[in-house]
Amino acid sequence: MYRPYLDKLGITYPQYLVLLVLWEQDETTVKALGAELYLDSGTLTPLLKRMEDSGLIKRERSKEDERRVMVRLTTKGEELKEEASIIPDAMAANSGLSKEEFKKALTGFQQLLDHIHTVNDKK
Amino acid sequence: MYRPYLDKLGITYPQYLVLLVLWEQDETTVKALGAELYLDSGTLTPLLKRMEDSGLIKRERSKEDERRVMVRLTTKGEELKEEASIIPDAMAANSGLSKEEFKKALTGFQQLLDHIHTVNDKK
DNA sequence: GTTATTTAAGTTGTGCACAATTTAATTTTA
DNA sequence: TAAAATTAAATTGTGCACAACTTAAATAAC
Repeated sequence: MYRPYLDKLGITYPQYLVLLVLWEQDETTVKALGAELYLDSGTLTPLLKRMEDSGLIKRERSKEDERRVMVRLTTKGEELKEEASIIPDAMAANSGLSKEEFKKALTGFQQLLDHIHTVNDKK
Repeated sequence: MYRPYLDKLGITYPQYLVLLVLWEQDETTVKALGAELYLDSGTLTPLLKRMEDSGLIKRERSKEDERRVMVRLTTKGEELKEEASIIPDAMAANSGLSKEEFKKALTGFQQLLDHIHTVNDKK
C-alpha cells in the first residue's frame, strides 16, 4: 500500500513515521520519538543512522544532558513533506473505506495501540 | 501482548499463526500457507525450517508435484493446541474491548487486510 | 563529596518481512 | 516432441523490531 509512494521518496515506512513526527515538531529526542512511535532504541538508533546517512536528519548529543540525542530535520527532510502530503489520502482511497470511516478506523487503531502499550507496561 | 503466552509455549507469533492454520487443517502447502497468512516464501521457508527444527512440523516435497512442499503437524505440534487455547480470550481481555467489540474488530481487521492485498495484487 | 540508583542511547543476538532473483518442476504452446 | 511460459520454493540482500545487556551521564541518597 505505502511502498510505491515511499519508494518514490526514497524512504521506508518506519522512516516515514519518524518524518511525520519531525514535520510536526522540527526537533525531538530519541526517547521522545520512541515514546511517540512505540519503538525502542535498538530499533531507532540504526534507523536514524540510515536517515542521517541519507541527509534527511541530523543527530547531535545534547550539551545540557549528554545522555540525550537531539534529532532534527535537514532542509532535505523538510522538503519531503510536500511530496508526502498525498500519501494519507491515497491510503484512504486504497483502503476501500470512505474518508470518514478511514478516519474513524485510524482513531480506533491508535486507541487500541495506546491501550495495548499501557497493558504491556504494567507487566 | 502475545509474547508472555507464546514464550511459555516456546514459539514466536508468526509460528503461532502457522499453527493456527495447521490446527484447522492438519496438512497444507507452503503456497497455501502464504495465501492464508499473506506471507511470501522468503519469510515462510526459514520460519518453517525453524519450526521443523523444533519438532513442531514436518516438511516433505510432494511426490505428485515436486514444486510443492507439504507441511504437516507433528504430535508435538498438535499438543500445543490445548495450551494455546487460552490465548484468544487473554488477548480479548487485554485489549480493553468487550468480547463482542473484540470479535467485531477482528472481523474488521481481516476485511481491511483482504482488501489491501486485493489492491496490492492489482499493481 | 561519595556511593547507589536511575536514565538515555547504543550494541548484540535473533526472528522476521519483503523485493528481486534463481532453481527446478510442471504446463502450455506450436 | 521440443521449446516457451508459468509455477512453487528457495536464496540473497536489506530493513526492521524487540529482548537483554552494556556504557556513560545525571540524579538521589547518605
